[in-house]
Amino acid sequence: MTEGRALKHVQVREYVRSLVSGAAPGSPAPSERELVQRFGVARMTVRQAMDALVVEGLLERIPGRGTFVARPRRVASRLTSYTEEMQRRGLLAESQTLLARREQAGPGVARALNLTEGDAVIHWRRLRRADGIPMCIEDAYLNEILIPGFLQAGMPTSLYEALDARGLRPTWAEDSITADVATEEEAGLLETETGAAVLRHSRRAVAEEKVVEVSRSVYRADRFTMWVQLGEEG
Amino acid sequence: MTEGRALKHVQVREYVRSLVSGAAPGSPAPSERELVQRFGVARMTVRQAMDALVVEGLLERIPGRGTFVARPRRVASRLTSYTEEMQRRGLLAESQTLLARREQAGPGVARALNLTEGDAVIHWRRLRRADGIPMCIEDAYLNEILIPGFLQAGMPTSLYEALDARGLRPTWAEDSITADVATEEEAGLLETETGAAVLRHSRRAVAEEKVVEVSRSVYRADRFTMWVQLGEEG
DNA sequence: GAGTGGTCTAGACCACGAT
DNA sequence: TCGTGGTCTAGACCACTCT
Repeated sequence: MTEGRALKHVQVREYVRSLVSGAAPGSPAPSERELVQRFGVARMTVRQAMDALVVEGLLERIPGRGTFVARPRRVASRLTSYTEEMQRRGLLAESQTLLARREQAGPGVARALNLTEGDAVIHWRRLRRADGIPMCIEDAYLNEILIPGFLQAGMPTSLYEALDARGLRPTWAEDSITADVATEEEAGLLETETGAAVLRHSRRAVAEEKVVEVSRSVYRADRFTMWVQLGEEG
Repeated sequence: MTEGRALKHVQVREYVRSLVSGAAPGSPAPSERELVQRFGVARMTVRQAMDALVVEGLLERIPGRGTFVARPRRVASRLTSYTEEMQRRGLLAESQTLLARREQAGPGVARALNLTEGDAVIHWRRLRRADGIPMCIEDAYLNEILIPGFLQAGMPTSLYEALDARGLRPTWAEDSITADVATEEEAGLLETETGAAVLRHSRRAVAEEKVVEVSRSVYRADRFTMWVQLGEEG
Protein backbone atom coordinates (compact mmCIF):
# COMPACT_ATOMS: atom_id res chain seq x y z
CA MET A 1 0.00 0.00 0.00
CA THR A 2 2.43 2.61 1.21
CA GLU A 3 5.33 1.28 -0.83
CA GLY A 4 4.98 -0.36 -4.17
CA ARG A 5 8.55 -1.57 -4.04
CA ALA A 6 8.44 -3.08 -0.58
CA LEU A 7 8.48 -6.81 -0.07
CA LYS A 8 5.10 -8.21 0.81
CA HIS A 9 6.09 -9.63 4.17
CA VAL A 10 7.59 -6.26 5.07
CA GLN A 11 4.38 -4.50 4.08
CA VAL A 12 2.33 -6.83 6.24
CA ARG A 13 4.78 -6.57 9.11
CA GLU A 14 4.81 -2.79 9.13
CA TYR A 15 1.03 -2.66 8.77
CA VAL A 16 0.64 -4.84 11.86
CA ARG A 17 3.31 -2.90 13.72
CA SER A 18 1.51 0.37 13.11
CA LEU A 19 -1.76 -1.20 14.24
CA VAL A 20 -0.43 -2.49 17.54
CA SER A 21 2.08 0.23 18.39
CA GLY A 22 0.68 1.93 21.42
CA ALA A 23 -1.93 -0.78 21.96
CA ALA A 24 -2.20 -2.23 25.44
CA PRO A 25 -0.55 -5.58 26.16
CA GLY A 26 -3.09 -8.32 25.58
CA SER A 27 -4.83 -6.47 22.77
CA PRO A 28 -5.55 -8.77 19.83
CA ALA A 29 -3.61 -8.40 16.61
CA PRO A 30 -5.35 -9.25 13.32
CA SER A 31 -5.63 -12.97 12.72
CA GLU A 32 -3.36 -14.49 10.10
CA ARG A 33 -6.24 -15.37 7.78
CA GLU A 34 -7.62 -11.86 8.09
CA LEU A 35 -4.28 -10.50 6.89
CA VAL A 36 -4.23 -13.05 4.07
CA GLN A 37 -7.55 -11.59 2.88
CA ARG A 38 -6.57 -7.97 3.35
CA PHE A 39 -3.26 -8.20 1.50
CA GLY A 40 -4.14 -10.98 -0.90
CA VAL A 41 -1.03 -12.95 0.00
CA ALA A 42 -0.32 -16.53 1.04
CA ARG A 43 -0.52 -17.48 4.68
CA MET A 44 3.19 -18.31 4.81
CA THR A 45 3.91 -14.72 3.86
CA VAL A 46 1.78 -13.46 6.70
CA ARG A 47 3.46 -15.88 9.07
CA GLN A 48 6.86 -14.62 8.01
CA ALA A 49 5.74 -11.09 8.86
CA MET A 50 4.28 -12.09 12.21
CA ASP A 51 7.29 -14.27 13.08
CA ALA A 52 9.51 -11.21 12.89
CA LEU A 53 7.32 -9.30 15.33
CA VAL A 54 7.17 -12.27 17.69
CA VAL A 55 10.96 -12.60 17.69
CA GLU A 56 11.13 -8.86 18.32
CA GLY A 57 8.99 -9.37 21.40
CA LEU A 58 6.17 -7.17 20.15
CA LEU A 59 3.63 -9.94 19.63
CA GLU A 60 2.80 -13.18 21.37
CA ARG A 61 1.03 -16.13 19.80
CA ILE A 62 -1.43 -18.20 21.76
CA PRO A 63 -2.45 -21.35 19.86
CA GLY A 64 -6.18 -21.71 19.48
CA ARG A 65 -6.79 -18.15 20.63
CA GLY A 66 -4.95 -15.73 18.45
CA THR A 67 -2.05 -13.31 18.34
CA PHE A 68 -1.79 -10.57 20.93
CA VAL A 69 0.33 -7.60 21.88
CA ALA A 70 3.00 -8.94 24.23
CA ARG A 71 3.71 -7.57 27.64
CA PRO A 72 6.90 -5.52 27.41
CA ARG A 73 9.78 -7.77 28.30
CA ARG A 74 12.24 -6.91 31.00
CA VAL A 75 15.60 -6.80 29.35
CA ALA A 76 19.19 -6.27 30.39
CA SER A 77 20.64 -2.77 30.65
CA ARG A 78 21.55 -1.07 27.43
CA LEU A 79 25.06 0.25 27.15
CA THR A 80 24.94 3.93 28.02
CA SER A 81 27.42 6.75 28.16
CA TYR A 82 27.94 9.07 31.10
CA THR A 83 26.06 11.81 29.28
CA GLU A 84 23.04 9.60 28.63
CA GLU A 85 23.13 8.18 32.14
CA MET A 86 23.02 11.63 33.72
CA GLN A 87 20.26 12.75 31.36
CA ARG A 88 18.24 9.71 32.45
CA ARG A 89 18.64 10.86 36.04
CA GLY A 90 17.57 14.36 35.18
CA LEU A 91 21.00 15.82 35.82
CA LEU A 92 23.02 18.14 33.64
CA ALA A 93 26.17 16.41 32.47
CA GLU A 94 29.27 18.54 31.99
CA SER A 95 32.86 17.63 31.31
CA GLN A 96 36.11 19.43 31.81
CA THR A 97 39.02 18.05 29.83
CA LEU A 98 42.07 17.71 32.05
CA LEU A 99 44.21 16.03 29.43
CA ALA A 100 43.82 14.96 25.81
CA ARG A 101 46.84 13.70 23.95
CA ARG A 102 48.47 10.97 21.94
CA GLU A 103 50.41 8.47 24.06
CA GLN A 104 52.17 5.17 23.67
CA ALA A 105 50.09 2.36 25.11
CA GLY A 106 51.39 0.87 28.34
CA PRO A 107 51.14 -2.87 28.91
CA GLY A 108 47.70 -2.79 30.58
CA VAL A 109 46.03 -0.47 28.12
CA ALA A 110 47.63 -2.26 25.15
CA ARG A 111 46.29 -5.62 26.29
CA ALA A 112 42.82 -4.21 26.95
CA LEU A 113 42.68 -2.54 23.52
CA ASN A 114 44.12 -5.59 21.75
CA LEU A 115 47.17 -3.57 20.73
CA THR A 116 50.91 -3.97 21.12
CA GLU A 117 52.75 -2.06 23.81
CA GLY A 118 53.93 1.27 22.42
CA ASP A 119 51.14 1.58 19.83
CA ALA A 120 49.54 5.00 19.63
CA VAL A 121 46.50 5.58 21.79
CA ILE A 122 44.51 8.65 22.70
CA HIS A 123 44.39 9.38 26.39
CA TRP A 124 41.52 11.60 27.45
CA ARG A 125 41.13 12.57 31.07
CA ARG A 126 38.03 14.43 32.15
CA LEU A 127 36.50 15.74 35.31
CA ARG A 128 32.80 15.10 34.95
CA ARG A 129 30.15 17.05 36.75
CA ALA A 130 26.44 16.56 37.30
CA ASP A 131 24.42 19.69 37.98
CA GLY A 132 27.71 21.49 38.45
CA ILE A 133 29.06 19.28 41.24
CA PRO A 134 31.99 16.91 40.63
CA MET A 135 30.79 13.36 40.00
CA CYS A 136 33.75 11.45 38.64
CA ILE A 137 37.15 11.49 37.03
CA GLU A 138 37.43 9.43 33.89
CA ASP A 139 40.53 8.27 32.06
CA ALA A 140 39.58 7.00 28.61
CA TYR A 141 42.00 5.31 26.23
CA LEU A 142 41.03 5.02 22.58
CA ASN A 143 42.48 3.01 19.74
CA GLU A 144 43.82 5.76 17.49
CA ILE A 145 43.86 3.58 14.38
CA LEU A 146 40.08 3.31 14.54
CA ILE A 147 39.47 7.04 14.90
CA PRO A 148 42.04 8.94 12.83
CA GLY A 149 42.01 12.70 13.29
CA PHE A 150 40.05 12.43 16.52
CA LEU A 151 42.21 14.83 18.51
CA GLN A 152 42.43 17.32 15.65
CA ALA A 153 38.65 17.39 15.25
CA GLY A 154 38.29 19.05 18.65
CA MET A 155 37.00 17.09 21.60
CA PRO A 156 33.30 16.26 21.43
CA THR A 157 30.83 16.63 24.28
CA SER A 158 29.89 12.98 24.25
CA LEU A 159 32.48 10.37 23.36
CA TYR A 160 29.82 7.84 22.44
CA GLU A 161 28.09 10.25 20.09
CA ALA A 162 31.41 10.98 18.42
CA LEU A 163 32.08 7.26 18.03
CA ASP A 164 28.53 6.80 16.74
CA ALA A 165 29.20 9.37 14.02
CA ARG A 166 32.08 7.13 12.88
CA GLY A 167 29.91 4.00 12.97
CA LEU A 168 31.67 2.83 16.12
CA ARG A 169 28.99 3.17 18.76
CA PRO A 170 29.84 0.61 21.46
CA THR A 171 27.17 -2.08 21.67
CA TRP A 172 28.81 -4.34 24.21
CA ALA A 173 31.03 -3.73 27.19
CA GLU A 174 32.74 -5.56 29.99
CA ASP A 175 32.65 -3.52 33.19
CA SER A 176 34.26 -4.07 36.54
CA ILE A 177 33.12 -2.27 39.65
CA THR A 178 34.78 -2.07 43.00
CA ALA A 179 34.78 0.11 46.09
CA ASP A 180 37.73 2.06 47.42
CA VAL A 181 38.64 5.25 49.22
CA ALA A 182 39.73 8.45 47.48
CA THR A 183 43.39 9.31 47.16
CA GLU A 184 44.48 12.81 47.99
CA GLU A 185 44.63 13.82 44.32
CA GLU A 186 41.20 12.34 43.58
CA ALA A 187 39.68 13.99 46.63
CA GLY A 188 41.02 17.34 45.47
CA LEU A 189 39.49 17.07 42.02
CA LEU A 190 36.22 15.59 43.27
CA GLU A 191 35.98 18.20 46.03
CA THR A 192 35.63 15.61 48.76
CA GLU A 193 37.78 14.22 51.57
CA THR A 194 40.79 11.94 51.25
CA GLY A 195 39.58 8.54 52.43
CA ALA A 196 35.98 9.15 51.35
CA ALA A 197 34.27 6.18 49.72
CA VAL A 198 34.53 6.03 45.93
CA LEU A 199 33.31 3.63 43.28
CA ARG A 200 35.92 2.53 40.78
CA HIS A 201 34.50 1.59 37.42
CA SER A 202 36.46 0.13 34.52
CA ARG A 203 35.04 -0.44 31.07
CA ARG A 204 36.15 -2.23 27.97
CA ALA A 205 33.77 -1.24 25.19
CA VAL A 206 33.36 -3.06 21.89
CA ALA A 207 31.94 -1.84 18.59
CA GLU A 208 31.87 -3.84 15.38
CA GLU A 209 33.90 -6.60 17.05
CA LYS A 210 36.71 -4.17 17.85
CA VAL A 211 37.68 -2.78 21.25
CA VAL A 212 37.32 0.97 20.79
CA GLU A 213 37.44 2.29 24.34
CA VAL A 214 39.02 1.33 27.60
CA SER A 215 38.32 3.55 30.56
CA ARG A 216 38.80 3.85 34.28
CA SER A 217 36.50 6.09 36.28
CA VAL A 218 36.33 7.00 39.92
CA TYR A 219 32.94 8.18 41.22
CA ARG A 220 32.09 9.94 44.45
CA ALA A 221 30.06 7.32 46.30
CA ASP A 222 27.97 9.94 48.02
CA ARG A 223 26.71 11.12 44.64
CA PHE A 224 26.57 7.99 42.55
CA THR A 225 24.76 4.69 42.75
CA MET A 226 25.07 2.38 39.80
CA TRP A 227 21.98 0.65 38.46
CA VAL A 228 22.11 -2.51 36.42
CA GLN A 229 19.39 -4.71 35.01
CA LEU A 230 20.43 -8.30 34.41
CA GLY A 231 18.89 -11.20 32.56
CA GLU A 232 15.80 -11.21 30.44
CA GLU A 233 12.24 -12.17 31.13
CA GLY A 234 9.68 -13.32 28.57
CA MET B 1 15.60 -40.51 13.06
CA THR B 2 16.13 -40.43 16.78
CA GLU B 3 12.47 -39.76 17.55
CA GLY B 4 9.59 -41.04 15.49
CA ARG B 5 7.23 -38.70 17.29
CA ALA B 6 9.26 -35.54 16.80
CA LEU B 7 8.06 -32.82 14.48
CA LYS B 8 9.93 -32.75 11.22
CA HIS B 9 11.32 -29.25 11.63
CA VAL B 10 12.55 -30.22 15.08
CA GLN B 11 14.24 -33.32 13.65
CA VAL B 12 15.99 -31.24 11.02
CA ARG B 13 16.91 -28.54 13.53
CA GLU B 14 18.44 -30.97 16.00
CA TYR B 15 20.26 -32.81 13.23
CA VAL B 16 21.85 -29.58 12.07
CA ARG B 17 22.60 -28.54 15.63
CA SER B 18 24.43 -31.78 16.29
CA LEU B 19 26.37 -31.35 13.06
CA VAL B 20 27.59 -27.86 13.82
CA SER B 21 27.97 -28.05 17.59
CA GLY B 22 31.66 -27.75 18.20
CA ALA B 23 32.36 -26.70 14.63
CA ALA B 24 34.50 -23.63 14.14
CA PRO B 25 32.79 -20.32 13.33
CA GLY B 26 32.59 -19.96 9.58
CA SER B 27 32.22 -23.68 8.97
CA PRO B 28 29.50 -24.37 6.41
CA ALA B 29 26.21 -25.92 7.48
CA PRO B 30 24.38 -28.20 5.05
CA SER B 31 22.56 -26.31 2.33
CA GLU B 32 18.79 -26.11 2.55
CA ARG B 33 18.26 -28.19 -0.58
CA GLU B 34 20.66 -30.82 0.71
CA LEU B 35 18.53 -31.15 3.86
CA VAL B 36 15.38 -31.30 1.75
CA GLN B 37 16.86 -34.34 0.01
CA ARG B 38 18.14 -36.00 3.17
CA PHE B 39 14.92 -35.69 5.14
CA GLY B 40 12.48 -35.82 2.24
CA VAL B 41 10.70 -32.69 3.45
CA ALA B 42 9.63 -29.43 1.84
CA ARG B 43 12.04 -26.54 1.73
CA MET B 44 9.82 -24.40 3.97
CA THR B 45 10.19 -27.06 6.65
CA VAL B 46 13.96 -26.89 6.41
CA ARG B 47 13.82 -23.10 6.51
CA GLN B 48 11.72 -23.23 9.66
CA ALA B 49 14.39 -25.40 11.26
CA MET B 50 17.25 -23.18 10.15
CA ASP B 51 15.38 -19.99 11.12
CA ALA B 52 15.29 -21.20 14.70
CA LEU B 53 19.05 -21.74 14.76
CA VAL B 54 19.67 -18.35 13.16
CA VAL B 55 17.51 -16.60 15.76
CA GLU B 56 19.38 -18.57 18.41
CA GLY B 57 22.59 -17.10 17.08
CA LEU B 58 24.08 -20.48 16.18
CA LEU B 59 23.95 -20.05 12.41
CA GLU B 60 24.38 -17.16 10.03
CA ARG B 61 22.98 -16.99 6.52
CA ILE B 62 24.90 -15.36 3.71
CA PRO B 63 22.77 -14.95 0.58
CA GLY B 64 24.34 -16.44 -2.51
CA ARG B 65 26.96 -18.28 -0.45
CA GLY B 66 25.31 -20.52 2.09
CA THR B 67 24.69 -20.99 5.79
CA PHE B 68 27.55 -20.99 8.23
CA VAL B 69 28.32 -21.44 11.90
CA ALA B 70 28.09 -17.99 13.46
CA ARG B 71 30.75 -16.40 15.57
CA PRO B 72 29.66 -16.67 19.22
CA ARG B 73 27.82 -13.50 20.15
CA ARG B 74 28.79 -11.42 23.12
CA VAL B 75 25.78 -11.24 25.37
CA ALA B 76 24.83 -9.55 28.60
CA SER B 77 25.59 -11.16 31.95
CA ARG B 78 23.35 -13.96 33.06
CA LEU B 79 21.74 -13.64 36.45
CA THR B 80 23.88 -15.61 38.88
CA SER B 81 23.73 -16.44 42.55
CA TYR B 82 26.56 -15.93 45.01
CA THR B 83 27.27 -19.65 44.97
CA GLU B 84 27.55 -19.76 41.18
CA GLU B 85 29.58 -16.57 41.09
CA MET B 86 32.16 -17.91 43.52
CA GLN B 87 32.32 -21.23 41.68
CA ARG B 88 33.02 -19.33 38.49
CA ARG B 89 35.97 -17.67 40.25
CA GLY B 90 37.23 -21.00 41.47
CA LEU B 91 36.45 -20.21 45.10
CA LEU B 92 34.63 -22.35 47.63
CA ALA B 93 31.38 -20.67 48.63
CA GLU B 94 30.18 -21.18 52.18
CA SER B 95 27.37 -19.59 54.15
CA GLN B 96 26.70 -19.22 57.83
CA THR B 97 23.12 -18.39 58.71
CA LEU B 98 22.99 -15.56 61.22
CA LEU B 99 19.24 -15.25 61.23
CA ALA B 100 16.31 -16.97 59.49
CA ARG B 101 12.81 -16.11 60.54
CA ARG B 102 9.38 -14.90 59.61
CA GLU B 103 8.96 -11.14 59.93
CA GLN B 104 6.44 -8.46 59.09
CA ALA B 105 7.55 -6.49 56.04
CA GLY B 106 8.67 -2.95 56.75
CA PRO B 107 7.80 -0.17 54.29
CA GLY B 108 10.93 -0.53 52.14
CA VAL B 109 10.89 -4.30 51.85
CA ALA B 110 7.12 -4.35 51.29
CA ARG B 111 7.39 -1.91 48.41
CA ALA B 112 10.29 -3.79 46.84
CA LEU B 113 8.47 -7.12 47.07
CA ASN B 114 5.17 -5.64 45.85
CA LEU B 115 3.56 -6.44 49.19
CA THR B 116 1.68 -4.45 51.82
CA GLU B 117 3.47 -3.31 54.96
CA GLY B 118 3.04 -5.95 57.66
CA ASP B 119 2.73 -8.88 55.24
CA ALA B 120 4.76 -11.93 56.16
CA VAL B 121 8.25 -12.14 54.69
CA ILE B 122 11.19 -14.42 55.35
CA HIS B 123 14.30 -12.64 56.51
CA TRP B 124 17.47 -14.59 55.98
CA ARG B 125 20.79 -13.12 57.05
CA ARG B 126 23.98 -14.89 56.15
CA LEU B 127 27.69 -14.38 56.50
CA ARG B 128 29.14 -15.64 53.26
CA ARG B 129 32.69 -16.83 52.89
CA ALA B 130 34.91 -17.63 49.94
CA ASP B 131 37.71 -20.11 50.56
CA GLY B 132 36.99 -19.72 54.26
CA ILE B 133 37.49 -15.96 54.44
CA PRO B 134 34.53 -13.59 54.98
CA MET B 135 33.34 -12.06 51.71
CA CYS B 136 29.98 -10.48 52.43
CA ILE B 137 26.97 -10.18 54.66
CA GLU B 138 23.67 -10.67 52.91
CA ASP B 139 20.19 -9.85 54.12
CA ALA B 140 17.61 -11.52 51.89
CA TYR B 141 13.89 -10.95 52.12
CA LEU B 142 11.57 -13.43 50.44
CA ASN B 143 7.88 -13.31 49.68
CA GLU B 144 6.55 -16.04 51.95
CA ILE B 145 3.36 -16.52 49.94
CA LEU B 146 5.40 -17.73 46.98
CA ILE B 147 7.45 -20.24 48.96
CA PRO B 148 5.25 -21.80 51.67
CA GLY B 149 7.06 -24.05 54.12
CA PHE B 150 10.44 -22.61 53.16
CA LEU B 151 11.69 -22.10 56.72
CA GLN B 152 10.39 -25.49 57.87
CA ALA B 153 12.15 -27.27 55.00
CA GLY B 154 15.54 -26.39 56.47
CA MET B 155 17.69 -23.72 54.89
CA PRO B 156 19.22 -24.75 51.59
CA THR B 157 22.81 -24.16 50.57
CA SER B 158 21.87 -22.10 47.56
CA LEU B 159 18.81 -19.89 47.63
CA TYR B 160 18.57 -19.82 43.86
CA GLU B 161 18.68 -23.60 43.62
CA ALA B 162 15.92 -23.82 46.20
CA LEU B 163 13.83 -21.33 44.25
CA ASP B 164 14.61 -23.23 41.05
CA ALA B 165 13.20 -26.40 42.62
CA ARG B 166 9.94 -24.47 43.11
CA GLY B 167 9.97 -23.19 39.53
CA LEU B 168 10.91 -19.71 40.74
CA ARG B 169 14.48 -19.35 39.48
CA PRO B 170 15.06 -15.60 39.08
CA THR B 171 15.61 -14.72 35.43
CA TRP B 172 15.75 -10.96 35.75
CA ALA B 173 17.02 -8.60 38.42
CA GLU B 174 17.48 -4.94 39.12
CA ASP B 175 20.72 -4.32 41.00
CA SER B 176 22.13 -1.23 42.57
CA ILE B 177 25.79 -0.91 43.49
CA THR B 178 27.45 1.74 45.57
CA ALA B 179 30.61 2.21 47.58
CA ASP B 180 30.77 2.90 51.30
CA VAL B 181 32.88 2.24 54.37
CA ALA B 182 32.25 -0.57 56.84
CA THR B 183 30.36 0.07 60.06
CA GLU B 184 31.77 -1.34 63.26
CA GLU B 185 29.32 -4.26 63.25
CA GLU B 186 30.03 -5.05 59.60
CA ALA B 187 33.76 -4.85 60.14
CA GLY B 188 33.48 -7.31 63.01
CA LEU B 189 31.62 -9.90 60.97
CA LEU B 190 33.73 -9.39 57.87
CA GLU B 191 36.94 -9.51 59.89
CA THR B 192 38.15 -6.18 58.56
CA GLU B 193 38.57 -2.65 59.91
CA THR B 194 35.85 -0.14 60.63
CA GLY B 195 36.05 2.41 57.83
CA ALA B 196 37.42 -0.08 55.30
CA ALA B 197 35.97 0.22 51.79
CA VAL B 198 32.93 -1.96 51.11
CA LEU B 199 30.67 -2.50 48.12
CA ARG B 200 26.97 -2.33 48.87
CA HIS B 201 24.85 -4.36 46.51
CA SER B 202 21.07 -4.45 46.44
CA ARG B 203 19.03 -6.78 44.30
CA ARG B 204 15.40 -7.10 43.35
CA ALA B 205 15.00 -10.46 41.62
CA VAL B 206 12.06 -11.47 39.48
CA ALA B 207 10.84 -14.93 38.51
CA GLU B 208 7.71 -15.64 36.50
CA GLU B 209 6.80 -11.95 36.61
CA LYS B 210 6.82 -11.97 40.41
CA VAL B 211 9.36 -10.37 42.72
CA VAL B 212 10.66 -13.31 44.74
CA GLU B 213 13.77 -11.92 46.39
CA VAL B 214 14.98 -8.59 47.65
CA SER B 215 18.42 -8.48 49.16
CA ARG B 216 21.07 -6.14 50.49
CA SER B 217 24.66 -7.31 50.60
CA VAL B 218 27.84 -5.69 51.80
CA TYR B 219 31.09 -6.98 50.30
CA ARG B 220 34.66 -6.47 51.44
CA ALA B 221 36.09 -4.33 48.67
CA ASP B 222 39.54 -5.84 49.11
CA ARG B 223 38.14 -9.25 48.21
CA PHE B 224 35.44 -8.52 45.68
CA THR B 225 35.28 -6.89 42.29
CA MET B 226 32.01 -7.08 40.45
CA TRP B 227 32.02 -7.96 36.75
CA VAL B 228 29.19 -7.09 34.43
CA GLN B 229 28.73 -7.58 30.71
CA LEU B 230 26.32 -5.14 29.10
CA GLY B 231 24.63 -4.98 25.74
CA GLU B 232 24.75 -7.51 22.97
CA GLU B 233 26.80 -7.82 19.85
CA GLY B 234 25.85 -9.70 16.71
C1' DG C 1 -18.76 -25.90 14.97
C1' DA C 2 -16.16 -22.02 13.88
C1' DG C 3 -11.93 -19.79 14.38
C1' DT C 4 -7.16 -19.78 15.76
C1' DG C 5 -2.26 -20.74 15.33
C1' DG C 6 1.17 -24.93 14.18
C1' DT C 7 2.82 -27.74 10.76
C1' DC C 8 3.74 -29.20 6.09
C1' DT C 9 3.74 -29.82 0.91
C1' DA C 10 5.56 -29.17 -3.91
C1' DG C 11 6.36 -26.38 -6.48
C1' DA C 12 8.04 -21.28 -8.41
C1' DC C 13 11.01 -17.08 -9.58
C1' DC C 14 14.53 -13.85 -7.95
C1' DA C 15 19.24 -11.76 -6.75
C1' DC C 16 23.57 -12.87 -5.75
C1' DG C 17 28.21 -15.26 -5.41
C1' DA C 18 31.52 -18.35 -7.20
C1' DT C 19 33.70 -20.42 -11.18
C1' DT D 1 26.35 -21.43 -15.52
C1' DC D 2 25.23 -23.38 -11.24
C1' DG D 3 24.29 -23.35 -6.42
C1' DT D 4 22.90 -20.48 -2.66
C1' DG D 5 19.56 -18.22 0.27
C1' DG D 6 15.16 -14.88 -0.12
C1' DT D 7 10.60 -14.62 -1.32
C1' DC D 8 6.05 -16.32 -2.42
C1' DT D 9 1.95 -19.26 -3.74
C1' DA D 10 -2.31 -22.09 -2.85
C1' DG D 11 -3.53 -25.19 -0.86
C1' DA D 12 -3.80 -29.05 3.29
C1' DC D 13 -4.56 -31.30 8.03
C1' DC D 14 -3.89 -30.89 13.01
C1' DA D 15 -4.77 -29.53 17.99
C1' DC D 16 -6.62 -26.26 20.43
C1' DT D 17 -10.04 -22.64 22.40
C1' DC D 18 -14.32 -20.47 22.70
C1' DT D 19 -19.18 -20.43 22.62
